[in-house]
Amino acid sequence: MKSAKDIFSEYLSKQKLKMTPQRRTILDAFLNEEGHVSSEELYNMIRKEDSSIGQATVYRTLKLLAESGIAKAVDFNDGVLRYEHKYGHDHHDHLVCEQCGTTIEAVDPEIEHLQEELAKKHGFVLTHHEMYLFGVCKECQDKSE
Amino acid sequence: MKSAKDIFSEYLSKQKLKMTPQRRTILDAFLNEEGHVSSEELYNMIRKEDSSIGQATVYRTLKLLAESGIAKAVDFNDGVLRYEHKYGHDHHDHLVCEQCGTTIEAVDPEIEHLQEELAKKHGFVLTHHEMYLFGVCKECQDKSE
DNA sequence: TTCACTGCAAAAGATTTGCACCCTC
DNA sequence: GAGGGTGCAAATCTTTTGCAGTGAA
Repeated sequence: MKSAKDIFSEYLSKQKLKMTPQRRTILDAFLNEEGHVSSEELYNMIRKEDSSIGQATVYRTLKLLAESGIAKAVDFNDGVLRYEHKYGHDHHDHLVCEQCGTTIEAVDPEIEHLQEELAKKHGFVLTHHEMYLFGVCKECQDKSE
Repeated sequence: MKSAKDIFSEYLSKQKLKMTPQRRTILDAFLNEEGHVSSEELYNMIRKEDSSIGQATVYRTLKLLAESGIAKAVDFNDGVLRYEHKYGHDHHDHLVCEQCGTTIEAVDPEIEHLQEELAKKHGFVLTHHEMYLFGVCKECQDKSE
């Protein structure tokens, strides 16, 4: 199976773009992250090790990573765009705790199927979807008792 | 059944806030809109009739409308926050056409139910959810043939 | 009379862009 | 060597906020 780095390299050359040390650094940092990173978070992590990389490059590279299919943009409605791993990770939806901010990733095949049906009923051909379930997680429920 | 205006008035007085001509104007303009309006769109509409209302007031009032339960914020990931009618309108999800921007509102009771189940399985108590299905609508499919 | 409300302009915060120099292919 | 890439700072764009004056209750 191809590594994320291979995918990215291939994407770059296909688009006649270039691999650079900065892009490598940012890709590595991104791959080392779990969860959902914002551009700024990633920038701060990277800066600790290589302070010569600029914010703009991180923004630009994350966009490229999304285009190449390695990253996926997710929006929790808090004003910051985050990115999560996409390549090698299955599609999933998000359960977001409104109190502590924890997010859980989950999929329900039945829901996925019904979404297709619903789209078809309205004449749509789906390209992708986003589902966010907002609520209170177990821990926060216990806490507030 | 209470009108949206009543709801808003009650909300204001409960919060010790005041009803003002500006708020009345903005509420009216919002209620006259169908679909999903951004603050700026609403501001532009209002300005045609009363150019003395400021942007900031529109932003501030839409926030109030959302708090009072009359409006609901929706985010189609295009950088602008939109508001749609909530009071007197059932909950629904969105089908968004990525080509022409059309949105269709839809609900599937079965999906709604499964969402609850999914949340329960992960120990969450749901407060609300958002589901966006992105794809290509009938018209745009026909167009590109 | 008392605070909340408003318009304005300035501020803030996230992201994008212009530009001159740098470096990959 | 050509053309894309980079850092930096300035520019954008949406939304928020400070302030001094205005007005609803």
